[in-house]
Formats: sequence, C-alpha cells, structure tokens
Amino acid sequence: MGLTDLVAQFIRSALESDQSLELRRGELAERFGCAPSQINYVLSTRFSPEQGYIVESRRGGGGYIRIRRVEAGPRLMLMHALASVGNSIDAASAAAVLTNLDAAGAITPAEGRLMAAAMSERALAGVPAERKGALRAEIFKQMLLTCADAG
Amino acid sequence: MGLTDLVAQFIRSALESDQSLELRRGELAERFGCAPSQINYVLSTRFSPEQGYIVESRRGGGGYIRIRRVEAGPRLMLMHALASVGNSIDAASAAAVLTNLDAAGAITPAEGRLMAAAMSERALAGVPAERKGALRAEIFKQMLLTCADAG
DNA sequence: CCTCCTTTGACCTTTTCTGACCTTTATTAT
DNA sequence: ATAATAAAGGTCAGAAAAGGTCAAAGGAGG
Repeated sequence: MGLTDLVAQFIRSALESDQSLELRRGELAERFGCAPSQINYVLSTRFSPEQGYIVESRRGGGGYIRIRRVEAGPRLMLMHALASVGNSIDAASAAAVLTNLDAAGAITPAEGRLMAAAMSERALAGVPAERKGALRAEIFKQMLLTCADAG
Repeated sequence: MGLTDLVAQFIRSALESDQSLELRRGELAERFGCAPSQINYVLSTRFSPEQGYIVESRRGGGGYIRIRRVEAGPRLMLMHALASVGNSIDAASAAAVLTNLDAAGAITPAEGRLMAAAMSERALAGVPAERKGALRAEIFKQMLLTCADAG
C-alpha cells in the first residue's frame, strides 16, 4: 500500500472515534516521513467535498487542518443526487455521488457498485467523448429514479 | 509451449494455492523476459470473465494487477450469463437474461430493475440505433461483472 | 499462400510524490 | 504602533512509477 493510502487510512480511523479531526500538516508529514505537500495530495484526492468531507484550514502560527465528515438523511441525499446530476456528469463525480448515497443509507453498497459499473469509462468506451457525459447522466437518472421508485 | 501458455500456467498455479493473486505487470514481464504488454495479452486471452476470472488493476505508483477465480454457484452463473451477452444485445433479450438470473437467485429483484433501467430505451435514447446494441452489451457486461465481483 | 494466434514496441493515461516558491497569521523587537 | 521574523499551510509543475492500447511484424498450421 502506498503512502497516500496509509495516510488516508490513518485519517479515516481517526475520524471513526472523533467525528471531527484537527491536525498539523507538518507533524503528519513528519510522522509519515514525506513532504508536507503530500498531505495536501491525500486530502484533495481522498477527502474532497465530493467524497463527503469538509476540510478547513488555517495558516500561520498555530495553524491547523480540520477534517469533518458530512452526512444528510437518505431522502435528502437522493433528491440532492438527482438534482446534481444535470445534463452531463463524469465517472469520478458519479462515483462520489454514489459513495455519499451509500454512506447515507439511501442505496445499498451493491446498488452503488452496480450503478458505478453501468457508468464506468469501461462500459462507455466507444462512445464519443463529447457525448459520454450526457449519456452517463441519462443512465444515472434512470437508475436513480428506479431506486426512488422501489424505496 | 509458447510464452503465452507459460505465463498462463504460472498464473494458474499461483491461483491454486491462493485464491486471489496480486502481481506487478513489469515484474512478471521481466521474469519471463517479454514485453509488458504481453501480460495484457495473456490476461485477455486466458483469464477473461467468460473463462471465470475477474481481473482488476490500478495504474500509477504502487499499481498492480489482481486476478481472482470465480467459484461455482451463483457467481459462475453470472459469468455464464456474461458470456452469453456477446457483442450486442437488444433490450428484450437483456430482460430475458435478467429474468432468468432473478429466478435462479443470482441477482435480487432490485438489482434486476436497476440493470434494466440502465439499459432501457429511455436511458439510451440519443444513441444511434446501430450503436445501441453494442453499448447495451458493454454496460450489461460491466454490471454483471460487478455482481459477480461482489461478496 | 492464407489465416489465426502470438509478440513486440511505440505511445498514452493515471496516480503518486517531491521541491521550489507563495500566502497568511502570530509573535517579537524597535 | 510598526516592522521584521518565524511558523504555519497552499499551489503548481514536473519527475517517476505504474498499467493500457493498438497497429504491425512474426510464426505455425492447414
């Protein structure tokens, strides 16, 4: 497992006990023996707002980085998801939406994986790049509607 | 025996002890003194889903290739369904396959509906008629693969 | 000879990690 | 107060480390 995943795991497990976490970038970097900017990389690739996290920070003396997990209720999440899809969406964003829906209990993990598969780059390879986003959005909305229907 | 079969043999015997195997493409290529892309050839011709294998991979630093053998039971049934899909499929045939899988207990009704939605005429409206079947097949296969993957 | 399977190599994309340089905030000296 | 300094964190480009794709050359068998 790479450095990025080690750090991400460390943060996640810290977030399990406390639901909001505050840390020093420099300290964390030192603990893992890496460049401080590596921490920013971890945060931006693993703890983005899209993935359901809020990251705040402050510079200067006594600076810090605070990480929080945000979750809304299942119903609200589904509404929000449907609204947020729009006319076009890329695979990474769709996956992030699904992760949040799963976390909120609005869909099951199996449903999440299934939907992600249907919209994956792999599934849509062969579709012209300029149409891919729109098609993915259509598929996504149909599936979300089906979920809402059943639930 | 050609290179391809040698590598395939190696992988198969590794899969006998461990039921899931993770390897480096570059390392394997070096061990057999061949081009890295040869490994992809082996995987696609000898370890395809149709043949009962699931192959996942990741690029970038710390990348890997993971190969798993699918055992008999509902999973294998999904793999067979996958094989039967072919390069193109119409909505009616897809629905029939889903009905069978559901009846056999290989998928849940909810999963069936979800898959049907992803492949529906409505979701794929806007795709040129001559490409629709192939696209539906791709989406279907990715979803079936994901079902087999789960658990 | 023709066809199908193999093998390679050139080129591409994705993911990770670092280092140089920048901005913000707090503290300390004048 | 003000200016200098120290102590954070932020950004970004680029190198490095994987794996992916595809067309074309090579070979074995019919």
